[in-house]
Amino acid sequence: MYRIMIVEDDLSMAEAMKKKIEAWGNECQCVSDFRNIIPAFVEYDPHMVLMDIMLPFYNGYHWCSEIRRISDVPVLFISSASDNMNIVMAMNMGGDDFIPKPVDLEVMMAKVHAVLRRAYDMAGRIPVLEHRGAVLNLNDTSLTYGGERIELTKNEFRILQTLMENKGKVVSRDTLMTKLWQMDSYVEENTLTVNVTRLRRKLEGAGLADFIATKVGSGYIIQ
Amino acid sequence: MYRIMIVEDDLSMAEAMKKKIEAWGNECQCVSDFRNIIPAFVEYDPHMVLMDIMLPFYNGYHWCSEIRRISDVPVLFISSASDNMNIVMAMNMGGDDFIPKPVDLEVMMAKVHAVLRRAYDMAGRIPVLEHRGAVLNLNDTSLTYGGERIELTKNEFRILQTLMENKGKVVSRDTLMTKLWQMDSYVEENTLTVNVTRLRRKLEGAGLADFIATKVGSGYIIQ
DNA sequence: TTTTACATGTCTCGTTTATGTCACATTTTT
DNA sequence: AAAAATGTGACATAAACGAGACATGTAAAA
Repeated sequence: MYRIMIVEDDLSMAEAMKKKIEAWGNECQCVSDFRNIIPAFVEYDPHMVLMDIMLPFYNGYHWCSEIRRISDVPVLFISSASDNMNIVMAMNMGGDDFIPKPVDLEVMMAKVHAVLRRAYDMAGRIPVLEHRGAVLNLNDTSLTYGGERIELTKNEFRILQTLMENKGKVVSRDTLMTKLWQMDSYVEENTLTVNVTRLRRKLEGAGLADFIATKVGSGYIIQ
Repeated sequence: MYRIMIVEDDLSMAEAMKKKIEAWGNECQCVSDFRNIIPAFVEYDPHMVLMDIMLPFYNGYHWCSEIRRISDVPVLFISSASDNMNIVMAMNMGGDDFIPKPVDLEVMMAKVHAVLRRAYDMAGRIPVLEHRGAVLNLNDTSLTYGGERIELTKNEFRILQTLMENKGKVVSRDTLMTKLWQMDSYVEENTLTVNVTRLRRKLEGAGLADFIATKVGSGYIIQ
């Protein structure tokens, strides 16, 4: 039973959508005051928003970005101007999908279900980070690769965890310093270097050469 | 950094999609054997599948339901028969969205990002700047063009970032000087020139000649 | 308690890499 | 043609990083 909020100024259309959504066992509420929809959003606290783009006062993109300031709720845009520009813009605004007008209620329902399934039906994930076949177990701070199990020290683990959490991003040495020795009084810059070296040696021993790359002047990155 | 699997029998199309996806900082693999794609799926273990519907041997719906028996991975359908029946069927089969043919690569990328964001709780899309097919990845400070990856130094990256952020505008040498050496005591005027030269050399080596134009007396501009 | 093992920080010095500067060439503007 | 602005090869070097060796602290084992 999900709460779904409809922001659509064509009230007969909105009513038809509401009926359809309720028929599938969900709650639904249509917005009536388009001057400021945020109070209604905050009060209703929906699992999902269906948002028309052409609206009185402000358009759907405006409300989507307003919503994004306070929530990560899925937003599904509805619009007649279903050209590519609009689709790209809707996605950039943090929208999740795009329903073309005239709305086909079956299509709408299928999209609503797809988005809801993605957003809320995710089974709890195993607490591991994986890359290049190397699996970092966040529970016991060990790394497995090629059937081999590598024990990591606390520092090594936290460096690798931070890097793997930021796969594809350069992580600055500053970030790592803060992450590892925030509470401590002061540690040398070089201490990080040495810890990275020690981690690299373990990785290489297990066959994971060049797992951590250096970006001179910027930081480290997993590759 | 996500792994994306493409199931598409139009190989030139598949290759174009692959390039686009990789340029945005993801891994990608195209299926070549359409008689049984499941082994390839199991081995590659993708975060997402782009699935054409019209395929040799079996259609996309078949493979989607086969995949659904073993995985909850998001599936994005691609098809020319983009009528409502197909959309509904695709959604019912556990598909996550629908890309109409002919594929617009920008639309495809936007949909891929939207689905990934939902499915994996990605903080947001990978921040990139794009121009003339060259993609500057702001996460790992690399540039990809024509499938080739160019590593940039910190200075080179910051110059290119500034210029690409100001696409269509002339960026004065002063602006760049301030941006790069604000904190430092003093660097020669010529230092900027040399850094631009070095950047240009890398760009040209990758096939991007005349990417940065000089506006004598005003500054530099991307073109 | 003593012993052992290991994790961790720091010192020192070696290596790499990016970067700044100079000198001179080339292009553009006046 | 002269002057100004920009381009570029060569060189020097300092910043950034890597790594061995050593000292200290902590916790488990004897």
